[in-house]
Amino acid sequence: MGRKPHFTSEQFVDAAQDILAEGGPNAVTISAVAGRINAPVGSVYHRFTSRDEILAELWLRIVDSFQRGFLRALEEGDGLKAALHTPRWARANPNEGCILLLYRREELIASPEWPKSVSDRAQRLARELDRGIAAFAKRRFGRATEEALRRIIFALIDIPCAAVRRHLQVGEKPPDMLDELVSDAYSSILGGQDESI
Amino acid sequence: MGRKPHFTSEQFVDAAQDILAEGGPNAVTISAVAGRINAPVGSVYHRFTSRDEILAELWLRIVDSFQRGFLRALEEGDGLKAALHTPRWARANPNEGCILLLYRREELIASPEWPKSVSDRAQRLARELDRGIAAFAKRRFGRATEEALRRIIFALIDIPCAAVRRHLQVGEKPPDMLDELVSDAYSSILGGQDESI
DNA sequence: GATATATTAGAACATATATTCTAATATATC
DNA sequence: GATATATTAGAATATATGTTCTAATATATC
Repeated sequence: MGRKPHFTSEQFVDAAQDILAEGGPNAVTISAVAGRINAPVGSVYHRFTSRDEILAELWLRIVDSFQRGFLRALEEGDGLKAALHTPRWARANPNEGCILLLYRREELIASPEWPKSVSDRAQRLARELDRGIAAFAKRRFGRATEEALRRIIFALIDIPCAAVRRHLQVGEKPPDMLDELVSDAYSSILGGQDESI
Repeated sequence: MGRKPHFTSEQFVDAAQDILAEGGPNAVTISAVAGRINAPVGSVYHRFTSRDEILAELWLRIVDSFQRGFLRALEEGDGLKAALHTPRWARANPNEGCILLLYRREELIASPEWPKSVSDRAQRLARELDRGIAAFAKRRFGRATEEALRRIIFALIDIPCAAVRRHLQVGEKPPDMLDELVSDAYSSILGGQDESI
């Protein structure tokens, strides 16, 4: 019952995503989001309770998308594949890449208060990542010491993100040659035969 | 002639720097900057024409500070020392590190129009960095192809920044063990004996 | 077709914040 | 000491933007 929707929640989040990738956090005003799809601002508040909620939704959606492929490679025990997931994903998802790699959660989202559904989802994602990395560490080094974890994060996440960031910043596609750089770095950080550290 | 100053330009920039490192770009309001040193907002505008000008000043000051040491190492031909400059500098200058590594110039500064003095200084810094890297590339590889430059930037800037970023994000001092990670990565990316690529 | 209601539609409101303006104050120069 | 002026001091203004409110509209159910 009721009128047929013209604008879905997803459409608003899509609009916010494009605006964020193009103009940064401050460009994501409610009227910009609404205007992007010719919707009235009231319709935005019909779907979301606040601007922060849109950005939280957007952030979680992107983290989820990125993390899914990353964890899959990690579960296979293929560290190099996991490291290369970042440049590959960024090439395939330039807008999402800009957002995930150029901004921090805290910059986007001010509110410390969340509907339970949102904070639950955020916690679940964080836990999944932690578990995946810890499992990989045990498989690779026999145990998950703090130093082993830092090494793994460095090789599998920090370095690949760094490779890609510079290009996303200026709006260009991360070149293929990055895969080679990431591979080289991976070998030197995690590449030795199984060893204890 | 005239009244004795209570507040210098530098004090305002210092205040802006602290606020920026603590609370991000949106926290840097004029009244926050003034309030930080118990100055009236009018005095801010007595020294600067706009908020953007304060942030530009701040940004240039930090880039200058960072770049000075980096280029010195590079001119000595010591690539590893240049790579390690980032974690060392970040440890010694945590607030500046937060700002330089966590935010982009475009996020901080909106205005496309600058007083000539500011844009000149920004251009000079960029040129100096480019030249330093190109000179290092020639010395190291015999020539400065685009790929050689990308490799050098990756090993000397991108990776060291990545190592440090994660820690600065959560407000902790970058640990000493990062130097080892950065060294390892450096060796694999630039470490071979002189070679052509 | 009448009714309830989900949704559009956009005006109205509140607030934060950059900037400007007017007045007061202290100091160097004469 | 009188004067000019750099500076403090903070109130006033303009604008942008998140949020709320009221009215109109279309559709499912009866």
